[in-house]
Amino acid sequence: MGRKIKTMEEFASLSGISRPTLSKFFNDAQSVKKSTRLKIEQAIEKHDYRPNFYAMNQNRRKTKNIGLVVPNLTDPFFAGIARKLEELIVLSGYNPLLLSSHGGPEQEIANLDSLRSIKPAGVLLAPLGRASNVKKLKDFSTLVPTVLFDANVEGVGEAFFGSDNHQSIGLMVDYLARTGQPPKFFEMKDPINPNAYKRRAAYVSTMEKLGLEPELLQVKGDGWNFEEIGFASGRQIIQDSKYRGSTILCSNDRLAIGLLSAAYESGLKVGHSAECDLRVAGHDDHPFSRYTCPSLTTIAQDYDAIGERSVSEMLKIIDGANGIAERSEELFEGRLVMRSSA
Amino acid sequence: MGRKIKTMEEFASLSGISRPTLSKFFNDAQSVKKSTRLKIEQAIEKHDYRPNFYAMNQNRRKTKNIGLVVPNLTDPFFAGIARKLEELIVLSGYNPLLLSSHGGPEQEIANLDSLRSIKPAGVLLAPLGRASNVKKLKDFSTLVPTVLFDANVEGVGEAFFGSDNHQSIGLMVDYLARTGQPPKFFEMKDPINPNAYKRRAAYVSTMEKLGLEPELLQVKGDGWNFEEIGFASGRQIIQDSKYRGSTILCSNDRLAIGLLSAAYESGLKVGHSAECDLRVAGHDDHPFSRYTCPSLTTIAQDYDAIGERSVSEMLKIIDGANGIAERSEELFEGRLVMRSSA
DNA sequence: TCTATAGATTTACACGCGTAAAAAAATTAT
DNA sequence: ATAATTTTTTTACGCGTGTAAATCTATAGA
Repeated sequence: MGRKIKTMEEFASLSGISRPTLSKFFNDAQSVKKSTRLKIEQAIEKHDYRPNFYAMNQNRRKTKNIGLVVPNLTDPFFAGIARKLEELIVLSGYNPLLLSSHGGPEQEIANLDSLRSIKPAGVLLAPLGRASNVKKLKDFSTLVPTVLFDANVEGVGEAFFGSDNHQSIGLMVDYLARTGQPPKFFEMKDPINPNAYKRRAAYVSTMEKLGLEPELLQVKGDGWNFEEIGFASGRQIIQDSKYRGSTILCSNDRLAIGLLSAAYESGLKVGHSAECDLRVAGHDDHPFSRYTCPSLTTIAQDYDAIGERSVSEMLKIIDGANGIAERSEELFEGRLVMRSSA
Repeated sequence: MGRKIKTMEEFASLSGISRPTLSKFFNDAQSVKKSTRLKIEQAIEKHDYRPNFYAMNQNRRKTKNIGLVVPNLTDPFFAGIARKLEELIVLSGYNPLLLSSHGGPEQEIANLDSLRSIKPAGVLLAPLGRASNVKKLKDFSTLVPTVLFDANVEGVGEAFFGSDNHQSIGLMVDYLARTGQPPKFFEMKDPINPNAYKRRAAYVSTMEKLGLEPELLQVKGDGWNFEEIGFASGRQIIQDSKYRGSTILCSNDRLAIGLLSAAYESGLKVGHSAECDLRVAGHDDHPFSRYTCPSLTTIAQDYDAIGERSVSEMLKIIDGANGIAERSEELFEGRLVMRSSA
């Protein structure tokens, strides 16, 4: 049926709709009358026309692109969140652009930099945390609408949505204290993730509230290879017989996965039943925590809620004449997932 | 130092370089004389100028974008490959665009569709395999230079690079047969992944070559939730006492992870030492296979080599007057990783 | 039927850069 | 120094769309 349509002009004459109206339609299908919308949609179907992406975005006030930056796609936890967010963005008629910082602050800045040249309508950013170049993040967030999720950085972005670590860790500590030895807290001494600090604080305060003595097992280790850190340090801790019979709450599931592996290697039995040498719990409900040995008792973050709230806030900011709105912030509750390890 | 430069015209007058020369530089920095290149680079540094992404790509014969489509980013294995490929693409002066098909053929086509509107210089595609819409893949690959990796689809793309399943499975079967009971092969009955079929065939032929009786444990299960399939089916198999003492080679690590979890739950001891009830091996060297209980003996795919070859071939195709080159294809050998499980 | 009005069309210009051709300048070879 | 060659500059047009303003048209309510 003839050669392919290349320009909107052509498409206009073939469809009987004027070009400015088509332009309006492609920018927002709802902005034209229903009858013409249907006519256009039929014509698109018939001629398989799509506006040129580059010409289209060149002079638009706002593009339909939304940047999505996560700290590390190799971590299935973030891969899962990213997927959820991508889906929501597409459903809103926007075009997601996924970038991973691979654990490095330079990459994080490079990502924002390359996003800037794409003039996104907004950016959803899960910052690296402590390692982030805060000044550059802040600079960026003044130039393009930015919503933070997962990890907060004070003063950056128009909003932050994440988990209520105080609630979730409190819940876990409470559960562990009720069902056996109260937990010791296993974590990295200098975590990169700001959530880790909140979890530490939440652990300490909950223990004190329960009239128990908090005990921190702080191990060395840099970078994002949490399983290895959990494994190597866990091995040493486990050697020490004074930890026999105790309960260990890990700052996140990936540390717990390493620790469980070390426990298995040492022949220690982990679990909540009486004859076990150790109880281990984690936090995040990592996709693999169901298949660890034993399966890991943990906290599931409500990242459906976090994702939905992040995207809806982003949209509000984008088309809102938001003016001088407050920086909104909301924390969502975690859910206790009882499995075999504790 | 004044307001920001918006156009290349401005930048031209401020830097003392003509606009067409600048345009040439931004398309390929090596195409201008060294002295002017340095002058331009200094001016960029000084004025922090970047050409408008959209205007730049609108009339270029070829953009500097390379699409990167993987079947499932939630699988850390693919996340790892994607990361490697992204790195190589950036190093080559190109701009990677990562998309995940989330296990679905519609999404795979949608990804290619949205890539087409970006007019990429080329696309690196790891197809879903059996589920893929082959006709549409083929149509796409005639329109834009396409290199397949990980999984092959006959007749699609200019090249394919992947693992030599015959070699790697042969290696593993040989190793297992030498060190204990020869393996049974644990797999899905109707795998989505074409590699799975090659591995099955490789298992059978290697066993026959060794004068041993192949035995396939084919389990039901759909989709990409391999751990769950391995766990659920593994549980049933393990109940059957006739498998006590046997060796099980899994078609991939994710199945093995599920199987190991099921074995642990049933109280079976997995490992290569004499007192164990079962030996289990996998394939792929999944990032987590080091931390399973016990750690998983597996095959490491050489995806550094696969990645490098894929990207270099892509570049060759892009700037090559390749003409009517043969569809190139190369398989890379896997490496045996001996851990505790077998 | 008339009128008010939302929505469509016409017209015209802008966007920022790619690219081609011819002329000029800089470099290298002779 | 001159000629040959490479590189840059000048000039000019094109790309496909966004968008503004004025004008026209369809629709609905009175």
